[in-house]
Amino acid sequence: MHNTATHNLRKSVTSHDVAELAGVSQSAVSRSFTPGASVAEATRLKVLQAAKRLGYLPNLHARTLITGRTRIVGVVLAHLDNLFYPRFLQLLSEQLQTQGMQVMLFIAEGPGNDDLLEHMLQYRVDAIVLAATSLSSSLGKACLQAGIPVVMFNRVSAQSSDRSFHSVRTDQEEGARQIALHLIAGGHERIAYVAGHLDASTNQERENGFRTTLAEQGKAVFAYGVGKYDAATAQAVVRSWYLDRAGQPRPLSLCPDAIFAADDQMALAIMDTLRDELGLRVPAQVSVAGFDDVPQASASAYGLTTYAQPLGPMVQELVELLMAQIAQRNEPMASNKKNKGHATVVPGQLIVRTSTRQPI
Amino acid sequence: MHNTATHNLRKSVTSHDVAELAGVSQSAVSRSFTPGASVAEATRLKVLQAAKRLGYLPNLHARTLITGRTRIVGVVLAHLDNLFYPRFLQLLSEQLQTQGMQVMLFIAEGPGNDDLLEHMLQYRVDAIVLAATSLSSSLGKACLQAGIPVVMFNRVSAQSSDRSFHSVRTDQEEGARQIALHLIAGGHERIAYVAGHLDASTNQERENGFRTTLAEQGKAVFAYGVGKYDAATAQAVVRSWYLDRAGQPRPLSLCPDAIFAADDQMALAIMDTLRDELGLRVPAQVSVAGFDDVPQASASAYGLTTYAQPLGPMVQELVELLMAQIAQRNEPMASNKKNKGHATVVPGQLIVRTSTRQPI
DNA sequence: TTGAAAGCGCTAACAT
DNA sequence: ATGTTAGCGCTTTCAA
Repeated sequence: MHNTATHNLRKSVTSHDVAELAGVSQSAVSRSFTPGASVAEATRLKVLQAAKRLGYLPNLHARTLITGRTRIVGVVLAHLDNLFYPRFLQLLSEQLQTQGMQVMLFIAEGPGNDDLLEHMLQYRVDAIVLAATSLSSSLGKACLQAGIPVVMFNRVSAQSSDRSFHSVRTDQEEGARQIALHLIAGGHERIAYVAGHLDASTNQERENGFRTTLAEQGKAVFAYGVGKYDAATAQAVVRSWYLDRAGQPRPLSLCPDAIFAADDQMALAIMDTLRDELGLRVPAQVSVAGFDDVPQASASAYGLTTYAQPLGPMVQELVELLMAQIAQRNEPMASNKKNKGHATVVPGQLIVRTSTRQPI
Repeated sequence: MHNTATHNLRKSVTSHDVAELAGVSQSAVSRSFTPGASVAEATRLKVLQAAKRLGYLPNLHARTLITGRTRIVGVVLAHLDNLFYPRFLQLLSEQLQTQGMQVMLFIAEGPGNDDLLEHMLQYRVDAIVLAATSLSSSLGKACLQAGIPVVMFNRVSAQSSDRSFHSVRTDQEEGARQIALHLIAGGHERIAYVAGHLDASTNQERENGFRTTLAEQGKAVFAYGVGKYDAATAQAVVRSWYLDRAGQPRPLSLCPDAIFAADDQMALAIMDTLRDELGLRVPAQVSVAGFDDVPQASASAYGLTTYAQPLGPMVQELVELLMAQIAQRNEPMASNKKNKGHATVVPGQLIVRTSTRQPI
C-alpha cells in the first residue's frame, strides 16, 4: 500500500503514468526519451526521475508502429555446430548491439524456410541476413518488394537470374585455387576432393576453383565424394576410398595422397578417420586441407592447413552494408535505382600448417 | 500501373487494404488471421485470397500492443566459441520456433549486461533465458516486478539471497563427483583441477563436488589453477605445472598424474599442450577429463573422458518451464503465489573414453 | 518549449 | 457471422 511500484505488477507502466507523476504532458515524456527532441533540461530531469521511480521503459513496439523501424535484424542460420557460424553470430550480434540493434534468430536446418520468412516479415525486421542458407526466389522477391534489405553472408543467390541481393563473402574460388596450388607444389599426384552440399554456392565455388586450377596444372581430381558438410558423411566417403568392399585396405598407390575437404569440419573428421581408423600418417602418407580456419584447425592435435575466412572484416563489411541499406530505405526514391545488388568480396588467406606435405 | 502490388512498395499493406479489396470490414480481416475466431469459411477465403494478392502479413507489433504478448524470448548468451552453447542455442531456437516463438539474441561477453537487459525489457520479451551469465540482482528484481519470467540455464542466481528464479541444469556436483571417483579408481595419486570462472556457479559446483569427493576418499587436490574457461589460460596453467621457471621439465613424480578441467574446451586444449608441447603421453603419463561432452570430445584425436550434459532433455525442460511460466503470467492472481523458483535438475552421464587411465 | 490531438495497425468488446 | 467502436502506447504534427 505504501509503495507505488507494487501496483504496476500486472499492467506495465506507460508514458501516461510517468507524465502524471512528473506533472507534465505525455508528449513531454516521449520527448524526454527521444535523443534530439526539444525539451527543457528541467522537464527532462523531472521526467527521467519519475520514470526511474516507476520503472518505466518505452514500449518499442508502440514506437515501431509509428516510426516504421524495429531495430531488429533477422538472421537466418544453420550449421551452428560448425564453429564458423557461432563465431559469426557472436560478432554480428555484438556489432549490431553497439548500434542499438538486436538480432532475431531464425534457425533454418533443411528446407522449409518459407514460413520462417513469413515470421520475419511479420516482425517487420529492418533487414535480413542470410547465412548458411539460400532463399526461395519467390520469398526473396517478397522481401525486395516489401523494401526489406537482404544481405547474403557467404552465399550468393541460388537463382542466377536475380542477383539483386547484396552479399559479403570471401573469394572462395581463389581460396580453393591456393589450396590446389599448395597441394600440387607439395608434389601430390592423386588429389581428392570431398564436396560439401552440392547446391550450396560455397561448395560450387570452392569445387570450381579447385577443379579449374588442377586442370590448369594438367591434373584432374583423382577421387571425388560428397560429404554434405557433415563429419560422418565425409568419413564414410574417405573409408570407401581406402578400403575395399571387404573392408580390406587398398594399395596406397591406388588411393589419394591428398584430400581437400570443402570445410574444416569435414577435414578434421577426415584426419581422425585417416589416422585412427585407417592407421595412415598425416601428412607423410596423406595430406589433408580444409576451408574456413575454425579454431580447432589450429589445435596441435590437427594443425590443419586451410584457407582462412577473415571473419572480423567480413562482419564489419556486412554491418556497414546493412546500415547503409537501412538508411537508404528511408530515403524517398531509393528503391528503384540502386537495385543492382553489390557483392563485396573480402580477401582470405592460405594458412599452411602441418597436415599437408610442404613444398620442397 | 497494371499491377496492384507495385503500389505498395513504400508503405506496407495493412488489414484495411485487404478489407477493402475483399469487400469486408477490417475486423473480418483480423478474424481471418486469428485461429479460433468466428468467421464464415467463405469470408475467410475471400480475405485470405485478397491478402495473398496484396502480400499482406499481420503486423505483430500492433498485435503486441493489444495482446500484451510478443512471442519473443530473450536469450542472453556468452562463450559462443564453446560448442556447448551454440548447440544449446540451436536446439532452443528450433523448439521455440515450432511453438511459434522467436529468439532474440543478446550477447553478454563480460559485464555490463545492464543496458542489455533494458533493451530486452523495451522489447517486452515474454520471457528471458539466462545462459552462461548471471544477472545483477537489481535487474533480476526488475524483471520479476515487470512480471517477466526468468529462467536460468546452467546457472543459479549469484545472490544466494534470492533464489526466486527458475533454473534448469545438470547436477554439476554429481558430475564432478563421478569424475573424481573415476580418477581415483584409475589409481591416480596426484590429481589436479583447472577451474573455470571463479564466480560462475558452474565452476563453483563442479569444484565443490570434486574437492568434496576427493576429501571423502582421503585425497586432496594436488594442484590447482584457474583457467577462466579459456583455452590459452588453461594451457598456461598446465605449463606452469610441468615446467620450472627456466622452462625445463620438472620431475614427473612432482607433477599431476591426472587433470580435471572444468569444461571440455579447456580439457582439449590441455591435451594438446600435454602431448605436443610437453611430450607427455595421455593417459599413460597423465589422464585428462573434462565436462560437457562437446562433439570434439568424441573425436578420435582426443577421446576425452567427460561428463555429458544431456542437452536435448535439458532444452525440453527449459521450454516447458518457459511456456508454463508465460501461460501462468496471464492468469490473474498468479504472481504472488508460486514465486519460489523451481530448480530443475536433469541427470547427466559419465562418458569414459581414452584420455583417462582405466580402473583395473 | 510545451500540450492537445491525430493516428500507427491491430484486437476485443459490443452491437447487430 | 459481421461491422462498429474503442483503445493498446507511442510519435508527431499543429497551435499556443
